[in-house]
Amino acid sequence: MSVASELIRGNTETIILAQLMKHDGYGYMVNKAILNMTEGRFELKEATLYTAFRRLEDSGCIVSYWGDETTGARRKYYSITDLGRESYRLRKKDWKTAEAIIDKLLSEGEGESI
Amino acid sequence: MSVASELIRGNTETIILAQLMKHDGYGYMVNKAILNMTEGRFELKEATLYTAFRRLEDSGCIVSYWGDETTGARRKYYSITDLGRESYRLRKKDWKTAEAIIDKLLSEGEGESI
DNA sequence: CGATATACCTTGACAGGCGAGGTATATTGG
DNA sequence: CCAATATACCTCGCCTGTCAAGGTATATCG
Repeated sequence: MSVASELIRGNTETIILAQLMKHDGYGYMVNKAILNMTEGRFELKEATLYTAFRRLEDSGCIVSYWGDETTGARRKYYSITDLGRESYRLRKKDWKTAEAIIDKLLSEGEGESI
Repeated sequence: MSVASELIRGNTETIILAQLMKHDGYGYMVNKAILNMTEGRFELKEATLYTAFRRLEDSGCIVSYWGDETTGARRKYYSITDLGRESYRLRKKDWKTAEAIIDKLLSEGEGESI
């Protein structure tokens, strides 16, 4: 992976919620969507992915249901709740705030002319 | 603090290095500089600050020396090394990469027209 | 029939953040 | 004069999120 995952830390749930804002999805698929969106530069580790789903469900941000596949591996689908949508907006706002602050703090210290 | 610190996580050392890129500094002062730069929105917890200094020194990114104050509390100054400067550039680049990826992953899911 | 892809899950270790506690000096207000 | 506050350093132990490693099961392809 070309991204330091310790820098993604804390955004895992927000990233998952962003995917579920589009439409319901199951774990494996959500991760592949992330991989595609980042052109192969990032994907969640399975353990991270599933523990994040667990936390999101425990906190009421998502609900799950088993797919009715008649063939292939079973799939557990997740659907974002109203609480999840609200949480997503807050988390995204928090991210924007943190991003601006880090950018500011790293904006000096090199390369500045005048 | 108006910033979710779990989102800053992983950037602590980089933020400290950014301060030391400007000039030598001691812990308390570095933290106040961060507080000022963010207009009071963010500062490191003391335990976080000092453990980060410890790690940076252990890895050779900074060196320390005691100030020669004749009054007031003693101050431990830190100076960034060449290794630290190089490390800072890499960390900053890693941050920019992670930032772009998170922004991309959170760019959809709400508010898009068309 | 073994390898690979899909798809799920758990356990235990690890690292960074931080609350809580500690030390010491100088200043300021009552 | 003494308590409170600010400066300035430090450590211990807990918490939380990440993830390597291991496990289960189904379908396909050579």
